[in-house]
Amino acid sequence: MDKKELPKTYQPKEVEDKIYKTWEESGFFNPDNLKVKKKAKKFVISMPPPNVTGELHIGHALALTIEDIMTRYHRLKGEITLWLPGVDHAAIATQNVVEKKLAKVGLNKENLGREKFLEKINEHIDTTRPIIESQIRKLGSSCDWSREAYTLDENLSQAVKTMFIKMYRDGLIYRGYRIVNWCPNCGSTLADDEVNYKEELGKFYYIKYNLEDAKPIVVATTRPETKIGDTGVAVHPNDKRYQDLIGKTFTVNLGKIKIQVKIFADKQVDPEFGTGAIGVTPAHSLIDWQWAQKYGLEMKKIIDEKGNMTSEAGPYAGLSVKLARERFVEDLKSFGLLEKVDDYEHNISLCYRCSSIIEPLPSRQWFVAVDKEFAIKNKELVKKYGQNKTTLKKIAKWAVEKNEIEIIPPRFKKNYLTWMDNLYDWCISRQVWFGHQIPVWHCQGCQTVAVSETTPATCPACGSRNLVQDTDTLDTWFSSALWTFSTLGWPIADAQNQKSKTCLANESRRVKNQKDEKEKKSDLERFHPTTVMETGYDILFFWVARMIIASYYALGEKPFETVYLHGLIRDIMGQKMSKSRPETSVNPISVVEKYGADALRLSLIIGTTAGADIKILPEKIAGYAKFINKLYNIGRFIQLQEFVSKQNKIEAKTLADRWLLSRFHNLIESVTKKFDSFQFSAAIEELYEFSWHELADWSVEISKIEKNYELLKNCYLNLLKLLHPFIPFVSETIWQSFEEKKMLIIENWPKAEEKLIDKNSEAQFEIIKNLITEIRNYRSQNKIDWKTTLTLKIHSPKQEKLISQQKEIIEKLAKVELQLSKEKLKSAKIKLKEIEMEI
RNA sequence: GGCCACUUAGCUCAGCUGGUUAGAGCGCUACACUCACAUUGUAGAGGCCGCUGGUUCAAGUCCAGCAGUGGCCACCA
Repeated sequence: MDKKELPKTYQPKEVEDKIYKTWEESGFFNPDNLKVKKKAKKFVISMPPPNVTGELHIGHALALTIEDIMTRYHRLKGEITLWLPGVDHAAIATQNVVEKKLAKVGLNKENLGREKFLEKINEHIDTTRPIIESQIRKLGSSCDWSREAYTLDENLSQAVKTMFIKMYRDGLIYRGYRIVNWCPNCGSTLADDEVNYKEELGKFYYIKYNLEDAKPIVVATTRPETKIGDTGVAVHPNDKRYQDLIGKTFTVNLGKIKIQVKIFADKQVDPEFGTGAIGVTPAHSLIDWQWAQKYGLEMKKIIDEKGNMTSEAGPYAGLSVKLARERFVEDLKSFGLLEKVDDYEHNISLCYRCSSIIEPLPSRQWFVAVDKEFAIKNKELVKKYGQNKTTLKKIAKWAVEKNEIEIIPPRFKKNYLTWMDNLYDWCISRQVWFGHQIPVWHCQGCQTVAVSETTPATCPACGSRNLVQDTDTLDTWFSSALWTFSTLGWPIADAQNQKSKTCLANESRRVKNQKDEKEKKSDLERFHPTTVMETGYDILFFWVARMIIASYYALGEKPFETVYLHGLIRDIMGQKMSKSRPETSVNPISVVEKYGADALRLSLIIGTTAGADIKILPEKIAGYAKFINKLYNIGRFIQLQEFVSKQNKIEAKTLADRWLLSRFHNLIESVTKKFDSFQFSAAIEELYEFSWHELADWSVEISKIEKNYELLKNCYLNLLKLLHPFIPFVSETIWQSFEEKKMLIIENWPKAEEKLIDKNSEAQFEIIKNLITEIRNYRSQNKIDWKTTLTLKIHSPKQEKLISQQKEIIEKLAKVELQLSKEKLKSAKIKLKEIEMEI
């Protein structure tokens, strides 16, 4: 028997890459290669695709670890397990990174042109994507690489087009001219939830509007320069001060420029705030724009897409917003129109990508209508939902309200629902070059808009051949919204299913020897809806909500059964880790290099719960590396023993054996329950406790006395299965060093056997443990070293039998010579329940 | 302004549907290189479970109020 002796300590660096390679080559990451029972359940996770902007951070490591734990657990349980990996093109984010990179060598996208610039982006991705993929592997992620997806893959791009056109035809996508969030720096629109707010101490300007034939009206504002674009003044209908002005239109002289304002009343105005009169700027404020619609005000665009004043701003045209403000305020002052200036704390809106100040601007953009009705085509859904018509917003609310989709932790359910309530039409067009170009063609002859998958030969309206594709691209979240099903082959698989039930999504995914029904079904049919969506709570709205909307709309079914939200990783100061402060962040890959992936995984999981933020400390990681070494050494110890029999005969011969088996089967039951209820931290803590403080501290020590190594080995090997989801590398390494033929990754999850759970033996053994601990304590307190053997007299009529049976264990583990006394002891120095001891 | 969390040992955090002396890791103290492991072993110290009331036979756990911390949403110009 050429048993390879294991080195004294575990060396993750030596084995991890090799082990990963054997897993990957085994094909077991692919559900098609798993041998499963006929009625096996499925378990599917779509990996939240990391952005191809750069390398993975510690947050990705957390997500991948949780996902891998779930995946490995379900695979061990014998389920048809698929974890589908992928990466996201991350449109604007990636474009910004590449732009910054180019700026360093004096290049910009304008002088490169669209095509060249996109080439540069793809070059960038050619370097980042392999790094990301290798990092995912380094963490031990057991995902099915044969199904890896990229949001710009052909099929996924097709999915985007199909979805856009479907929604357009249903009237759910429309083009509109209205106020959008504009980032002058990115040169693009942003969705409402892509705007961040920051508190800032600013000024509150009181500007006097002189009205002919009436008292002047004073308007308060934080943005005086926008008053140049005012076309109205809003007051409260009951405000006595302004009663006689309501409904009238005045020309107001603002020093160097004149404006025309209509005075109107609306209940939304707070008469207590400021002067009770609001200057209304329809072109540069959403609420003002809404008023403009309601009261028929004109819209005057005075700020352009670069953040400069337009020609409408008269003498201020061409100035930046900031400069225009300074000049305008000076002018107002010199004309005596500035009544006063107060300090004022208010929120400014910033771009979530580049932190530039957002300018609300009127612009012609594409929107998704969230409140417009459409027909539900899926009969089952109609039955469940109770109606055959709905809106995107309603169906997405319904799904979560009725627990069609479960959110863990449940408190985020409320968050989700209020967000849905506040949802407005979603602006999906971006003036970004990198991404899915909008499948819309504009006729240069008659300006007709043609929506089509490919370039139309002629304009459907005028027959012109001069058609140009819309230069805008789609919000990156539009393609992410389709992720759970676009990665499984929609819409192609879907279309093929309609035609024939015998198609296969991909020839390369065929299983050689399993030509059964699963070959006839597409991935989409087999794996959608997915089982769990595991992601950070920070993208609940950006992503999770939109996947729910998209899936119900496109497929008439939920995208996933359960949403598991993990927390955000923070540094020691409790701050969000940021790329701008690299010294505060923990690089997952250097941790893997130093301590191994298993130690990193444990430190990310232990002591954390769903939705709670995590502070990561370097000492924590080092601590768990010790546990892994400990576990490894138990295995090493077992391998160094001479076995009486070569078969794994599991036989509980002694009390200690019965205790071990009972504790172990208890553990199986408890850990399984915890896995099933997403309590991963609790599960691994229990496993840790058992491994170290029951198995290693007691069973290993007792095996040196009682020599039942077979039982020890059996429990240990089964324990490795329970530990495998958390620490795949070390468990597989040890497993294979035991010359087991089957890989641990596809072993069977142990089953708890009721008959082996023996509370009586546990209680009895507990007495022995306590007895030994008490004696050791006595030793420690009296500074008696371990070389001295003590004589111990015990008087215990009730436990006498037990103690005499366990005499050898007590004597060896406590280093005593034991004498049982029938009589009461004169000076019992140690007392336990029903036991007196004298030394 | 609305909503949601959090506050437990020096530090980082567990404690699910209320039930015996409140747990873990790290750190700390003392002792021990006992042949799997010094990435070790043995033993130990350390907690008005934020504050104040209430419900209950019983509360870290449920309810109310207060204080502090953090987050999300809205964005009153």
